[in-house]
Amino acid sequence: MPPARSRPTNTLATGTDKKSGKSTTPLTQRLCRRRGATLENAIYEAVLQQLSTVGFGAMTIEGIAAAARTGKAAIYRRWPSKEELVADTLDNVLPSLDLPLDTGNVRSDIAQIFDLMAATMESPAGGAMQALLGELGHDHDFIKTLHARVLAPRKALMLEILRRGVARGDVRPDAVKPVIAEAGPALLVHRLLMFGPPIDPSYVDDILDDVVMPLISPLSKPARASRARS
Amino acid sequence: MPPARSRPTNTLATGTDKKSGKSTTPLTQRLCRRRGATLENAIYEAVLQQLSTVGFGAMTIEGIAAAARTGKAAIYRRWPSKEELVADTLDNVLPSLDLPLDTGNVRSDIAQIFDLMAATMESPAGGAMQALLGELGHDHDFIKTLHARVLAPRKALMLEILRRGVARGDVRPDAVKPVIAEAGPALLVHRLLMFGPPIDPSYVDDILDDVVMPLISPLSKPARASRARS
DNA sequence: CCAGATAGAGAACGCAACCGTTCTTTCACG
DNA sequence: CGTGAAAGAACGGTTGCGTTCTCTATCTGG
Repeated sequence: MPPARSRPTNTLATGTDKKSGKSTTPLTQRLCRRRGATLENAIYEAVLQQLSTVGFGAMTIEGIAAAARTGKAAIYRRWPSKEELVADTLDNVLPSLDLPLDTGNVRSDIAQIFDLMAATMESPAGGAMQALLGELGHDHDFIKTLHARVLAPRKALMLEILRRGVARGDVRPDAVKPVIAEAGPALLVHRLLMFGPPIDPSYVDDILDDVVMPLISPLSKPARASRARS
Repeated sequence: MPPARSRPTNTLATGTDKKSGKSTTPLTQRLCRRRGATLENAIYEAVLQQLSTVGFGAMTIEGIAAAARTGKAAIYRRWPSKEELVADTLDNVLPSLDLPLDTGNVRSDIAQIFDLMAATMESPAGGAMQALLGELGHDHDFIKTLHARVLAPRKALMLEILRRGVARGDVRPDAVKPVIAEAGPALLVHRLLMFGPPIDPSYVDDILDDVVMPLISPLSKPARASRARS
């Protein structure tokens, strides 16, 4: 359950203190006491940092509190468990996938998704997602969030784009298959796993031009090989 | 001169457990005292089981010892750290990739690799690898092993197969690119992450026939789109 | 503008798990 | 048989758990 109170005080977690006109020397220690959304964002940030650093299994509430420079109580007051905290973190950090479909042609449609994926992977959430991918096999709470927010929409969106492309004539009809829709995202995820962030933009282009477009373009022939297997 | 030790009220988790008759060596004695390779294999097995269950970060030596039904000392006597143990486990468990190259045509060459990958993913090592993929971002010792034993050889092998295919005439010359060589493995890894083991054999066929072969077959046209990006 | 309410920061609590080591007892093997 | 090592308990130490305490900064109603 998400923390329902959100009072927009300061969106920037490390904002400088403008209000208190105290004549204090600029110490490195920030003495402002954060509350509400500001504090929650700091906690989310700490979760991402810890996920990227130590992974989910070795991540501790104490470590998160220390990274966010707060106390454990402030975290336990909001979330009952590490899983819930991670789930809410993802929910608040991951971008939604409601993009303007149908930008005119398939390539730009798909490029939009891939760019968004690459941008997410380069954000602080990228390292966190990399760490969480290894947890996909376990049935934690946040896995549902990860599926609902990232994986399922992306998969459905790719297939939808392919279908629209067929209707428009720039996608081969028999290219509307899960394995083809997954190829691009799989390569992006693969890249994230192997080399971590950031994702080289030219690699996104390579995926598009060397893999995805040739697979779906009506200009290229299907050339499906004969399936002779045991 | 041991004084009167306090009574061991701690029974730990040594509950009854049915050990399946997994016998790498004949004459499986269930309640005997194992030594040497037998014990080490049991430890390796326990490591894989723990990796699949709790992941690397949350995995403990005590947990491994309990799963292998041995003592911590037997483990600490052999390995100095969790990382070293995992590295040796992978080294002992993962299959080598020295396959008979050049089986006659590209498709069967690649099918061999994919089948081996799928088989590995379905083995107990599959769940462990799934868990370890999330740790690829951190520089543990076993990451080197994972790279040296699995990732690097597979990548080199795929490119080598493509090159041989070009020489033989059943691979388009401009298909010898990393992004194309990675497409199949990326889809397999993606599948492992999303759904875990086992890998449906028909999915391997789909990857081969709907993605990899169309990309490399000289029968299909390259159809590289113009690279126009904002 | 002050008073009271709210909640952050941080320390401390008892508890449990795991650490890596050491010990004793008991087996398996040469 | 003698020996080396497995099994396993126990050790002191460390860390994280989840809770509760105090203190005080900050917000809000009066």
